Order: sequence, then structure tokens, then C-alpha cells
Amino acid sequence: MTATQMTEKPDTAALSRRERQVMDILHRRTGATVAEIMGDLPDPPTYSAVRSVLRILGEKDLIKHKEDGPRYIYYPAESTEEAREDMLAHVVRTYFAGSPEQAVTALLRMSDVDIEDEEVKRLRETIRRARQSGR
Amino acid sequence: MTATQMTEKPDTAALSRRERQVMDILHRRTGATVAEIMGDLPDPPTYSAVRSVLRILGEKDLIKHKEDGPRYIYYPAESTEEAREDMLAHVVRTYFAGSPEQAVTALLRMSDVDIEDEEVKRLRETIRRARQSGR
DNA sequence: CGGTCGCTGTTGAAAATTCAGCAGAGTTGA
DNA sequence: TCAACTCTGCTGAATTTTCAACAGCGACCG
Repeated sequence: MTATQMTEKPDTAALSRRERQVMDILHRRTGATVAEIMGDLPDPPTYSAVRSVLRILGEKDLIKHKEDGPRYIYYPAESTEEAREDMLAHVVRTYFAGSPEQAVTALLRMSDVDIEDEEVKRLRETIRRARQSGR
Repeated sequence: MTATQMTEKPDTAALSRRERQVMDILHRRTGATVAEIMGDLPDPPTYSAVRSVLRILGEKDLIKHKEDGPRYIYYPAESTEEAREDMLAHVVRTYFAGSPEQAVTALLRMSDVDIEDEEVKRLRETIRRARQSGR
């Protein structure tokens, strides 16, 4: 990567309140019009206000847009894959002491399966062995 | 829960940039002094600035503090459990189309295990059966 | 003691964010 | 065609956030 391409990527933590809300909406809907964004925002501001935020996000290279007939459809600039990785890394680090296993356990528990850390570890080992012997 | 106890809990999405950064630090360290918070903040502001944010977070009932000799140690008001659940729910909804399985898969992949959705489902089924037959 | 140091509480200003209004371009449908 | 409607681009103001300075209190140390 050359120095000129080196556009400093703003950490999620650097976003303002509205900026983050809008980015969340764009990720969730994988693209949205201004009207859709406005509809999804809590305490929805005016159309103009939403557009201001979008303009700023554009200047930060966090979103891009595509023309869809008369209007724009806005998308996150980052791919879903990247965004997921970044977010999971952040969550694991911040809320699970850097342990993905604990996060997995909590997730499974939330999604109604109830197992323990030990079991997850055991499962991972099983999987790892299976992988080594052939995949 | 009575109406008077019903202090509206501010959604994470409602926090300002610095407020969120500070909350993240408190969750990650499970409690911190002003100096520690200041040290962990990106583009660290002055001691006074940090304290202002803490005051606001206190007014919103998002943090509490304990005296530790001459200084305060600040903690998130929400329990780690609750915070984890809230955050995971948000992440799953926003980045994984509401599918905890997909999130688990991504997580396991990140933590170096490489398995597919199908396998996770199979594992869950296995676990569920094991559970029903005695636990 | 007495002075220094480190911490909190509070206040007010600077900076950033959030927001609404207006002008212009393009589209749609009668 | 033309009028109504919708959308974007832009500008400047209101509000919120962020910040630093100052005052006061108590602990620690010579």
C-alpha cells in the first residue's frame, strides 16, 4: 500500500452519535435511501439533517452511493466481511476479555442453547483434530 | 417495576463519542480511575475533560463509583452480563442479519477454527440432544 | 505543624455536531 | 408541454459535546 492510498481509516470509536446510528442502519439494511435512513433513526431529524450526516460520512470515505433513478442509495464503504471482523474484534476485546470462546458461549446461550465453556473448548478440539486428519 | 423506578435507560446508540469511549474502557478494565481512563483514551484530553464526561455519565446513571482511598474508581452501572447481552444482540442484529449462528461461525473462524454454518447447526443439535437426555 | 501534592466539584467557553431552510436540477404524470 | 413533486447541494445557525481553568478539600511528608 502506497502512502497516497494510505487514507487513514477512522476508527468506529471516532464517529459521532448520529454518524454511528446511520452507519448501523446502512450495515443492517446493506444500503438504504435517505428516506429509509430517516425512518429508522431514533428521534428522526429532518431530511436535511440526515443528508448532512451523509455528506460528512462521505467526506470521511466511510460510505459510497449509487444512483437509483432519481435518488441515491448509500452503502458502507467497508465490506460486510471487514465490518464484521472489526466489530467482533472490538466486542471480544471490550466485553469478553479478549476471549472469543467466552463470546461464542454467550452467543450460543443467547440463541437458546445452553452449554459451558468447557464444552466449547472440547468442541473446538474435536473440530481441530477432524481438520488435521483430512478436512 | 414501578413508574418511579422506571429510569429510562439510555440506549448505547444515544451516547456521544467520548461517552462511548469511556464506557468501553470501563467495561474492558472492569473499573478504572480517572488517570487510567485518561491514559487509555485516544487523543487524550486533560484530566478535567475526562471528569466532565464522567459527571455526565453519572447523571445518566450509566456509571457508579467507589471510593478507593483518596480517589474514585468508576464502574459501569450495568452488570457485565447485561452489557454483554445488549452488545451481542446489537451486533447480531446489525451485522449478522439477526442470525446468532452466523456470528458464532465468524467468531470461531476468527479464533482460528474454520468451520461452516452447517457444522455449527449440527453441533447445536448434538448439544441439544445431549441436554435432553440427562445433562 | 505547615506546605505540597493529588484529587474532586463546578463553571463557562471553544469546538464539534446536529439541524433546518433555501435554491437548483431532474423526474413524473396529467 | 408544463406544473407539481422529489431529490440533491449548500449555507449558516442552534444545540450538544468537549474541554480547560479555577476553587476547595483532604492526605501525605518533611
